[in-house]
Amino acid sequence: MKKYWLMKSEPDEVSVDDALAAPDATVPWTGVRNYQARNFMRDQMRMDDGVLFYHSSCAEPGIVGIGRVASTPYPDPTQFDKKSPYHDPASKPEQPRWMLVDVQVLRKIPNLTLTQMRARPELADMLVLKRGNRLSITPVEPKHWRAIVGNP
DNA sequence: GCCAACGTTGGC
DNA sequence: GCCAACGTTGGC
Repeated sequence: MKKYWLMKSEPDEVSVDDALAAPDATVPWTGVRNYQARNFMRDQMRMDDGVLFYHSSCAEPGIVGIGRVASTPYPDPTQFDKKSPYHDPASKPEQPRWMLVDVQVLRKIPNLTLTQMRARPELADMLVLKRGNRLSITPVEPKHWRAIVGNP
């Protein structure tokens, strides 16, 4: 059964336009250093799962694109890169700690801002809107996906 | 295993 | 820049 996900990216690092400009509009979801978020990518995501591309830590946080999971899980290369801010000296190549998937952007949508999301009753119980939520990757219920993306 | 201190996230 | 909320660390 296909699953759906909301994945946060800081547009200063990788915006939806950056992703669209990449080959095949596909980017590796690097830099996740939270176990719960990692586990979603490593254990639960499958090829072609739906992705809501979300901009965070910016002027207008919100959902700006629709995409899909475009790879199986593999080790995040930045954990072994000493020059990367995501370098993890405790992680060993023979037993990588951080796994990621590739995400392909399929299309942009007009920014569905956090404010607009909160204003829509049918989206009120989305995990990402829960008070204190800091997870950069959250599962999205099918009803919420349909309310945002429609039913193609 | 507890929990205080510390660090990070992310909206505002 | 502020700070609430939460995750991680490390001493005990």
